[in-house]
Amino acid sequence: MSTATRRLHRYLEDELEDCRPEDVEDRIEDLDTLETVLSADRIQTDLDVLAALANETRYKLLRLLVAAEGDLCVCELNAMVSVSESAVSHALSDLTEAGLADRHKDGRWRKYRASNGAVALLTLLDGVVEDE
Amino acid sequence: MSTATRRLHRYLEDELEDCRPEDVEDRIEDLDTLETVLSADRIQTDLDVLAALANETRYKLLRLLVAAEGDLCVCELNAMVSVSESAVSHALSDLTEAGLADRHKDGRWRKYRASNGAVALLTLLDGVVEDE
DNA sequence: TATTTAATTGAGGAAGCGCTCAATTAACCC
DNA sequence: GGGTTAATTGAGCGCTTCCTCAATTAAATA
Repeated sequence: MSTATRRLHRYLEDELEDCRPEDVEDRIEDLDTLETVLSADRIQTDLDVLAALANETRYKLLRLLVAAEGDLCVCELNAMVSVSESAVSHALSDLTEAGLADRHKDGRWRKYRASNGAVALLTLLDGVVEDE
Repeated sequence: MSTATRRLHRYLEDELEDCRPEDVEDRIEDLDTLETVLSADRIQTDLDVLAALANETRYKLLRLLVAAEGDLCVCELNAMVSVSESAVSHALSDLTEAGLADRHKDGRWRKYRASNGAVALLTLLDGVVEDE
């Protein structure tokens, strides 16, 4: 039995009013149920999206795409953030891969737009973070 | 005039139907307006929250706290993720600092709960990411 | 008061991230 | 086709992140 598990048992015996072994077992079952929220692929999906957003350059570019409510050319985006052309391109690829932006060609220019999910995400983020 | 700006001018002259200089200037003004979504402190607040969420350990712990709908002891959380006690403690501190969790003492045990903002955030994330 | 135990803190190191530079691809124009 | 330009790709490198280990703080109990 690991240190963590031993400590957990002590805690439960300590915390639960009546110290019957059944109560401890019940609580441990509750915790097992809790753990089911940690479904592996679900977590990975969320983490991918969060990781894509958690970078200043990518975040700014996505904010701009959402605010534009339509396509923006790479050259337009380039003019609005202060990193290299290459960094912008890398960032846009990452966003596209994470499903937050869509890309399409227009002659020699390339255009990006925010995906529906990205619009929803940033809009909701506005609501939540503001309220704190 | 930077390369980016020159390219942007070429793009606008190329893209706008009638190539009058005024139209180019109008579009550039539009882009300037767009740029106002990038308010510095706003971005930092969002990035802080996103960075706090974008890590497997922190994400899992917060998921558990939200699912618990109440307090969880550090020793309970410890038993549910597979990193060291120290890593859990670091993670919980980070979450607290980011405003996503609240901490309080209970004798020799320490308990954490998800903040209101965290509950809202993860709930909304569920809605958005699922729909993709 | 001395011990034990829960949790936190800080140091240190491996791994991952995000940038720039340089080379490459792709579209357009002569 | 050759040249120019927009954008992407890959290599390389510095910085940050996130973990573990060891030391420390704080509470409870003998």
